[in-house]
Amino acid sequence: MIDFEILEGCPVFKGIKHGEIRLLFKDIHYRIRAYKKGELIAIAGEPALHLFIVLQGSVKGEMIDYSGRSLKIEDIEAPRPLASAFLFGTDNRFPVTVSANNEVSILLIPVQEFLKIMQRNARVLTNFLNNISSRSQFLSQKLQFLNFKTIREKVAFFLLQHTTDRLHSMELKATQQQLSEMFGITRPSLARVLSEMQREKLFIIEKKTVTILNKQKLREILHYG
Amino acid sequence: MIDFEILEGCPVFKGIKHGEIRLLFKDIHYRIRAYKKGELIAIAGEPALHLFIVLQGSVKGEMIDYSGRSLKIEDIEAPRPLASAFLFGTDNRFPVTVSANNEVSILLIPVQEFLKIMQRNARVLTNFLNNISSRSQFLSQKLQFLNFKTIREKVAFFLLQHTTDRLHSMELKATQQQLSEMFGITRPSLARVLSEMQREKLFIIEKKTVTILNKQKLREILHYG
DNA sequence: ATCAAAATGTACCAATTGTTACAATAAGAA
DNA sequence: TTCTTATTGTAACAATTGGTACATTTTGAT
Repeated sequence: MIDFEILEGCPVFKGIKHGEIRLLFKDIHYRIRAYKKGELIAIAGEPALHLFIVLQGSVKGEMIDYSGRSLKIEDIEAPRPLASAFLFGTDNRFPVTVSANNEVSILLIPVQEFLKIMQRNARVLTNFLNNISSRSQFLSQKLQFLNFKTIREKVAFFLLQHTTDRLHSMELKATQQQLSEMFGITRPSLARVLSEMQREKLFIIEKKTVTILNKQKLREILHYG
Repeated sequence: MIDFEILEGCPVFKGIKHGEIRLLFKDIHYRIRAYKKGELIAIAGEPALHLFIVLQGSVKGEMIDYSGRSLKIEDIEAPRPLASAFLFGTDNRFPVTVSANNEVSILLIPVQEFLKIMQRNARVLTNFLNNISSRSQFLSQKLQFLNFKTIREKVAFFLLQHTTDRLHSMELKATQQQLSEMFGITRPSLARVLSEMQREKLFIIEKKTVTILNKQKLREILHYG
């Protein structure tokens, strides 16, 4: 049985009371599955036949190339849908391999059933459209990011994106290892560039806090780098 | 006045007769605008308040990064929607700057009005969902491709993707210069790898025809780097 | 406080790609 | 054909990144 109050917090059901959500699920087929830490939830290339909603725990999506190297795309925490942008389309397959970060519980709704729900409730429809649009924008940004050639450019872009004109410092929530996976590079390479850029007084890293010292130079790296 | 027969060919209205499309537009506010060659249609960063459908002519989308370099150019010809994946979402702004390739006529439907149309007709809804999903998948594939580290891997992937088990040859429709741009590398680097791989008898290029000689080895490049 | 594990800094060398330049060939127009 | 331009092949060197290894620091649990 679904705990509909959890779904209130899910972007797809945002703004709908759990009582109403319960009504939407009347006569709808669905299934709930539990996964253990590390277990595979979906494999890249597999057809996406259900809407997956993470009810509990968090999952990891990564692209794995033929040589086994991975590019981590993102973590998805409860209560959020996953692979929503790949439910429809002419070739509706998972583009990423998804695995459980910890104990995970997932709600599976067949595509056709979910279509019914969207027709029943306009709010779910706009929520879902918002959700997949945001994903497109996310992928677009990711693409733009990977297009930056050098590690210096990636670092400069990352720092500028995470600070404002007023606030010149940010907290790193990821380790260098995780950052390097996001950037699609190796950890020592990232460390080397970070120390070079710090030697040039572009910024300083203390513990987990990055403080920008020369925002203008960082911008120039993207302009002429 | 809209020529509804043109819209029959638009992915968003696929499978709907023009008489029915006409009914869908009853009481719907819309606008048609003409643009001259070279004129700006939308600027990156601008909020997307309307669904844009190119009725006549073709438009060009350019992604411009901080340095002013244009990253990618996409042409959209009539009758197709543009930036459909960016209509919704929390930050619904144009990711690209769009300009007219020639004399262009564009149908502008306000977001709220288009939502009404989708609620009136389930086919438009699924068409639109398919459209955005396909776009996401396109971006995803692009990401996966850029994720291949070496030029050898990119070449191997490209060739395997364009040949079948039966047919071992393909026609190159692009010059090395264009291919290298698709791959995100320089032209001499591509040429070097192409000649190395030919020396290893993995394939041969004659004029514009590529013939695979050792498909097994190409696969191994992707498997073991 | 103490210890083990995780994370970080750094160095060395190999591999890959970029840059630049120029010759050879192919394609297209007059 | 003949000429011009675009495309391709290739070389030498520079720049960047990867791979590996190890010392140091930080973190977190006991």
